[in-house]
Amino acid sequence: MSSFDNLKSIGLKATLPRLKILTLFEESKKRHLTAEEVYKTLTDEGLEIGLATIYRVLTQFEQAGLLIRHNFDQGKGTFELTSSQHHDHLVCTKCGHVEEFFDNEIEKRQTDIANKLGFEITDHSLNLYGECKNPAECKNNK
Amino acid sequence: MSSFDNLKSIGLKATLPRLKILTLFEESKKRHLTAEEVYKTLTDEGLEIGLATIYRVLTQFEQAGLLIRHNFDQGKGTFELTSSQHHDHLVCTKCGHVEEFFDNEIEKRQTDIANKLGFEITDHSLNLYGECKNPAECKNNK
DNA sequence: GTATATGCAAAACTTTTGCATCCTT
DNA sequence: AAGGATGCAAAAGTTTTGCATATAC
Repeated sequence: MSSFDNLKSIGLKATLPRLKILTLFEESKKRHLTAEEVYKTLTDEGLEIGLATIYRVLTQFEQAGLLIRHNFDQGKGTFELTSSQHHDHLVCTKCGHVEEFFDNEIEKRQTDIANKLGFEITDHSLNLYGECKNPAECKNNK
Repeated sequence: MSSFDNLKSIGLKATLPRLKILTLFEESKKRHLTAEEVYKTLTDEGLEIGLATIYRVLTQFEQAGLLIRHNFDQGKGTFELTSSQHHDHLVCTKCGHVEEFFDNEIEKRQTDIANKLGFEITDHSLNLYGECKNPAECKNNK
């Protein structure tokens, strides 16, 4: 499905800002972006777009299930395309590089624990913070 | 060790604001507090204390290892006393109640995964979000 | 007495909102 | 043409900082 149809299917008009933002997430090497990063990238490409629009669109995309919001850092949201497969994250505190992983056993135990404690889980976030062991790769992904 | 000695041992002067803040965490029923909650609680007790001081002290306590900072919500830090035993959190999205848990198997698998992916873990955060099943308790812990 | 800590006000930073204008359908 | 979307500027919420004053040792 094209980005254009993608927008229509969630009931949003296919405007230039929305198309550009969605395409950025689909084609960027960096899968995890903050509002500020989206703004800077698009502005650098010569697109005239307001930061307020970025925030509005990111929120709409999140509500439509197109994007997921993470709170890797204090006081700053990071977004990524919702992928078919849920996953958790390793975040390098040196260079900001984000790696993804999935572990079925961890998922299962989370559910068990929530059940035992009388919670109905709607969501969860598991982030491992540390340092890439490879300094070269660390730099490249900054 | 008293709060007083506790402060001295980390090289901080035992001032009234610091003593009050530390004591609050030690004696409060609510183990997880934001800067604003600390401010409001102490102000309500009649203590004249600036919000800036709260932030400075919380940061110092965190750096000294006395408190841990969590990012349960977007854009707002939550602090708790560092306890002898590391643990993770369930957060009720309805009432804000926070429950703690520890699972050795999850911990172990996290380490394994990080090793496999070439990360050296310095920290991690696992938060399960959902709803308390008991509405009564939910309200009481608000 | 000296160094450190505090309070206040102002500023920084991220995110949201009001409103006039513009664009998609 | 009509409703929704955008851009700008102002505002809101959290956290930080500069500086004069106050406090701990």
